[in-house]
Amino acid sequence: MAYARKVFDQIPDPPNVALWNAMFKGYAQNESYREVLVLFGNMKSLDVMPNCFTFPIVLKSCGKINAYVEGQEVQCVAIKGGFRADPFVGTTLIDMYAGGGAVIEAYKVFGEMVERNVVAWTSMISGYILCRDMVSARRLFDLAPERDVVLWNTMVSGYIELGEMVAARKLFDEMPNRDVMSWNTVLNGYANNGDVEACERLFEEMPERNIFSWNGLTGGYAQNGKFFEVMETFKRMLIEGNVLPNDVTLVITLSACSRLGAPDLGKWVHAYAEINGYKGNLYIGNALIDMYAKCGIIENAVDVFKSMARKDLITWNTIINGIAMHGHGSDAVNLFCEMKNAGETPDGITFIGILSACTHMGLVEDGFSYFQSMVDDYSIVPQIEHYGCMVDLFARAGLLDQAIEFVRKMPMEADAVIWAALLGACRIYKNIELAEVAFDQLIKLEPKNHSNFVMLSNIYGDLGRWKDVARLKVAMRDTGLRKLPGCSLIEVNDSVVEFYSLDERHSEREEIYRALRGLTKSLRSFEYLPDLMEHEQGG
DNA sequence: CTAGGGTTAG
Repeated sequence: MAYARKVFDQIPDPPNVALWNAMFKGYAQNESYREVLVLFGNMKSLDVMPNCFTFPIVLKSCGKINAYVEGQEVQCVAIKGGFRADPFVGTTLIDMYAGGGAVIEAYKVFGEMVERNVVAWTSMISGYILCRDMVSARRLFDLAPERDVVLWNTMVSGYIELGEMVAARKLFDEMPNRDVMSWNTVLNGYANNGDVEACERLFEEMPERNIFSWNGLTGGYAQNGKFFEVMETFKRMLIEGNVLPNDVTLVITLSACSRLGAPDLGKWVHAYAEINGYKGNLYIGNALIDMYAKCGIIENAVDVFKSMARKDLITWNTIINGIAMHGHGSDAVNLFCEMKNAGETPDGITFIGILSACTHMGLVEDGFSYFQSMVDDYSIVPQIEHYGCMVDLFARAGLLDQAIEFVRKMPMEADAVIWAALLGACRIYKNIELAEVAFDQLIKLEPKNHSNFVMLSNIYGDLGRWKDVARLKVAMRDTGLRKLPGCSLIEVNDSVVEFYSLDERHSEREEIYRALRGLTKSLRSFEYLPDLMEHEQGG
């Protein structure tokens, strides 16, 4: 745009409307909406008359930056210029007003339009949907003289946005013509409403699939915690080969790799992204940092971070939390300073990383002052996660009194995470009184969580109070609690295998257990003694 | 040179 502007400014005599319009379009495409308005002012002061192409671009720019006063002025210019009846101008005005929540103003424009085509009807209906007024939207939909596929899809997605999946499906079934986007809209609706089975069924039924369809299915799996299925669908997509993955596909797959701990597939996606022209992609960069951090390869996370020319708040938060998670507290704090120097403003998530960094370094006072700074300097209202960090900070440092004081002073009820942090600290500092308080809260909050019993039982065991250990065992049996086996995941040959203690599901279990016995034997021959301090393993 | 519909990351 800077070069375009240079050339534009060198045009002798005032440029004609078409040239001005080209400049407006350029700025709008580069999201420099304010610049569009400034330039529009310049044009008017040079007495160049706008034409019918000018107003839609300028009005859209007003809407993008919520400049409604300016928008109204532009509207006046349009009316004075004789463009009151232009359907393009009318539609953009409806979008602008409705986008700012002014449906009444939007409806006024709609009502005064001379020629209302299906696009204008769609914009007005979208406006009502935006205001969550499905009744008015439906009334107009039923009144519309013409309904094309875009209008139908708009209505269907309106129902979905308001969580009315049944109404959405009914309308979808009534559609005279459906395009890929109609199918994708409903697919995403099921995905976002947690109905993975319906999502799968619809995907299989689809007459045609594009990249959005595939991303809808994988996104649905990811949102509902089905990360194996994300990986499998990604592979299926590559094998079927009709549709190529795009940046969104790669981001979803990378986040599945993070959750499953699948660095090999993660690295493969990394290479694929670089080969296929996604090198500077911010979303992919952020997902890669998280993937490497969560898969334990923090050096690679740092390399990706350093290689990124564009960084946003999420980039900084991901690397800070990743570094803190790996116990490099002082690096996390240094990055926090760098972030501020780079002009990025921290948010609540940034502080979760910083607070946990302080916790792991045992820097109680620093942590406390960061917490204060978060409130005082950044006007961030602490969430329960932040109080949890503070309780953990005090508790791990052995300041159990201060930890419990924080719990009492919190503006909300402590959750299970907080009581579990306290209970964990009580074991280290052998504080049985507080442990029992925390335990009582925990069994109220999560009566079915076996590991709370285990934690308290371990504390009793440490103190040799075996009668209490036995009592807890009975209590656990009485509540019908059975220990859920803690499972582990390992990536083998491009897929992820889940296993737990004494698991017999794997097809090669004979060979696996033979190898395990051999390893145990050689460990013993090196006089390795297993840790017998754990009385029972937690969940 | 102009108007209406989709997915993603901490």
